[in-house]
Amino acid sequence: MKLSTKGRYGLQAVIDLAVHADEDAVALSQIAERQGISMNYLEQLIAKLKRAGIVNGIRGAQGGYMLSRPADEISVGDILRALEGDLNPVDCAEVNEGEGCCRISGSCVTKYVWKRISDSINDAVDGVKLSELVAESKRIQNGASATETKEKHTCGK
Amino acid sequence: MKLSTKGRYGLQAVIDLAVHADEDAVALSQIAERQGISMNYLEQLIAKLKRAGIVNGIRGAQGGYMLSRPADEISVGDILRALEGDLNPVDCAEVNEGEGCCRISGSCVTKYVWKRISDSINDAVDGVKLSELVAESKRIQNGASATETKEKHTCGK
DNA sequence: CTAATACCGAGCAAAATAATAGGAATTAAT
DNA sequence: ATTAATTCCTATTATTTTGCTCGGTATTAG
Repeated sequence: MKLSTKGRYGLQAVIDLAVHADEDAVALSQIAERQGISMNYLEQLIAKLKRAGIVNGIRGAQGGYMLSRPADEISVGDILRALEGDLNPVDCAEVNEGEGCCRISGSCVTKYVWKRISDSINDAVDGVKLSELVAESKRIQNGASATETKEKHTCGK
Repeated sequence: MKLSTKGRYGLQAVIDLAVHADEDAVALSQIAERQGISMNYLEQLIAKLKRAGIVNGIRGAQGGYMLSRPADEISVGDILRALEGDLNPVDCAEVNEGEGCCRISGSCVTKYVWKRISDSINDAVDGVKLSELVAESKRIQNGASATETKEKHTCGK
């Protein structure tokens, strides 16, 4: 019941992108370096985000990535679902709603529970907009000591 | 971000146990057969539940398992946490709360998000008591056709 | 005694995750 | 036009986790 590194790295990458949204386009190499993530791996994550229409890629020299829409129109849920797939705790929470599947054998009284968890998770992540995290991130950057720089994240694993 | 079979099978096993709570002790083999789960595997799951103090084992012939307390004093959260470990989406949601870990590098603005998800999940699962599921299960059993029996669950994977 | 059961731990195959690697296509800058 | 920087695409490999099997020991009702 853990998020994979896809979700964690990916969300951080998008935040990084959003924080540097004033620049034209941010190269993958920059994000990778700032966040301490392998660039090759990050590439695969950002590909998912691109497919989901969250970021746009700009090819060629001086290319990079940009958010495809304003940060307050992107929720954490959008990002995590793009990276991790749906956030349901089991696959039948939504699916097979009206069918004979589980109910017959009586084995899916649990369905009700899964649905509740599912709804809770989705409400939680949809309620947080990327813009909020960007604001918070900038606040921390300013308040923090001047000597701090990128630093492999020792946490979050 | 999926629950493993540990959580799904395990919860079903506990429900089965609770439904048959009138009998003295329910043998693992019976639960396994009714729920269509490998007995050897189920044994490992129930061991976790035992360690967590949710079920009691009774050894010897005619032995089996019983709930260690009434079904309305056991929440789905108790059961799932026993089986899956904590239900936090990432490991640092609670940990390292007051330490320098993430905050310094500014890489953990996300912590706020993880905490929100975490709280949502835990609230959701703690809000459902085993007794509710048992009641629902019995209701379905009665309402259903008389010919139904155990049936490998085709769903929930 | 014996059969039924819980209890314990080692091992293993398959799947998922995390990462690496190499190259092709595109484009700004010179 | 050439070059260097970059996205884009796909294959492969290593590592970890999951789901499960197996063999044995301990305990107890009948």
